[in-house]
Amino acid sequence: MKKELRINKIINGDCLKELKKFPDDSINLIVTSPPYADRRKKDYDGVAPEKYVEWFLPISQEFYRVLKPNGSLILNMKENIVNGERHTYVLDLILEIKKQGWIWTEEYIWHKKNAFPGKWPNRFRDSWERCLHFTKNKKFKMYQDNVKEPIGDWAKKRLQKKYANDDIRTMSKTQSGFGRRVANWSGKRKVYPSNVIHFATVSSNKNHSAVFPERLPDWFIRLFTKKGDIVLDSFVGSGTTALATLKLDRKFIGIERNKKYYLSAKRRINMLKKELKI
Amino acid sequence: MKKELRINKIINGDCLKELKKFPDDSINLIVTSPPYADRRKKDYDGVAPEKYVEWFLPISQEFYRVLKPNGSLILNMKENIVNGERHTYVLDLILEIKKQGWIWTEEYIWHKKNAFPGKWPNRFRDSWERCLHFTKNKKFKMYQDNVKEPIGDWAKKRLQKKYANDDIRTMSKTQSGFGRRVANWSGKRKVYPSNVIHFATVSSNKNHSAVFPERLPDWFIRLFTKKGDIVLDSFVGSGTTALATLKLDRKFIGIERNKKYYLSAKRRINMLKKELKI
DNA sequence: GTTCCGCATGAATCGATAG
DNA sequence: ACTATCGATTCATGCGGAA
Repeated sequence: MKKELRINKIINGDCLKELKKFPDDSINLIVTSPPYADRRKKDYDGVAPEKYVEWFLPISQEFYRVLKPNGSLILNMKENIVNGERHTYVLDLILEIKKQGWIWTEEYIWHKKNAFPGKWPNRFRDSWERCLHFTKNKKFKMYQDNVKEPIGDWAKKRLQKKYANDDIRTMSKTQSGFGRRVANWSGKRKVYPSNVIHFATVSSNKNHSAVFPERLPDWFIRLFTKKGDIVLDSFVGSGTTALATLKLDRKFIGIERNKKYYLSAKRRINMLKKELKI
Repeated sequence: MKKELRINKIINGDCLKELKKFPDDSINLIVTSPPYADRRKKDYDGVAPEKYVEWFLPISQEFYRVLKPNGSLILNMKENIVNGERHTYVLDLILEIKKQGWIWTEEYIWHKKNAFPGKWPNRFRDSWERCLHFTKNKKFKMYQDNVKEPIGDWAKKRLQKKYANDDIRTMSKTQSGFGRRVANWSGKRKVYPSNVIHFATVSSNKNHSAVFPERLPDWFIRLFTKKGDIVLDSFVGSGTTALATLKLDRKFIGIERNKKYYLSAKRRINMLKKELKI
């Protein structure tokens, strides 16, 4: 079978099966938020925590095959509480995935500013997640200037205010909302960010449970790809990563197994395409 | 040999050797920042990353013995870059320490707002560290109300400024400066924090350079102990944890191997004791 | 007393140079 | 080839002196 990429499409199918149809060394960036280990999950087939690594390793093996040598893999994960303590499946995953050849280049922290409220006797609200950065080589593409941020308290305050009303309609085809806003302060000094990134979660409206804010993939896409590059999200859900990719003038490939999410993603993508006149 | 605790003293000696002299189940909280692998080589014998777990496990075993059943262990650590990627010794440590019976209850993120600057082709500044929370049981003491924070930016600013110049003279024996300050905002709304804590590191203010800011142990001491409880830091350095403990009207035990740091800690403690008239 | 501005200084990391 | 040392890079913060 000839292996080829279907660009700017959401594929409704099993992640592993579909990945096998992709050619080698063809993707610039994989950014994805795999379903967390949880037996009880309804929408995805729940993966038990103790089976999680075993379940994921064949997938990361395919990731390794299809990713370009200078590409990056971003895994957004967080271990949940199992039986009163943090489960170790994410740690196990890091250790095992390295044996496939992956380099654990960095661990970014996504600080969820408005984490889900709640109160428990022995812990506080969980307001952070890991964004694990793996590469195939020590040298890889990184466009740091694309994510520079305005400096200073005045800027911070303005930023916060701007972020509050994250108005998608202000986004253009060639520049993300973030980029445009930053451009407004072009006269001001900008600095490189650190490995802690602060984004609010998206209020879970829509018909989709994931609280994956578009700004998260947006940030990594700007950081690790240039225009025209190919971005893969193999657990694309209702299409957030794909939307961010398209808005940034990159090409997306999305895989989603769940029919309901697939349809939702397809609809949102088509709406955006119409808007961008693609 | 009869095992007993020497309260409110800094011990100049080897951590493991000194711990063996402590009685079982006698410490309420251990909060410590062990030397990271291959760091601070000037002051300590550097521990190679691949030997780190092996070096630490006997110590954590003693921690387990001396900690009360409802106590907590807070380990402040961060793996550094070795050969272009994050080393896994902290992950290995978590996995191994659990085999001693420790429960990995939570992982707090310390966001260091003023991380060391620098620019590299493949990563940003490292501005976070792990504060691993281990317990002996699923039920343990946690005084969440002690760390409630006033809401709003104005409060944060005031807090920071007050803490910055660390004015011992304003502290009373029975009430920490923090506590008194918080009391001033009694009319304001207070909220529980999350598992991401934001403190700046302290640069060399007086004649010592603090490894971590006093607010960090201060926060955990308030969270996991009540007045009169015993707090241990077995790598106490120049005494930051001990000072925080004393100001909060708890009892400290500090162990420090390096003579220079030991003397510095002792001097600072004595100064504080004089101020507090203990 | 307050505010403002300059300056030193970090639990860092990379790449080049030297032995 | 492998290790050790050193310079360059860069930013939030507290401190001290000045207005």
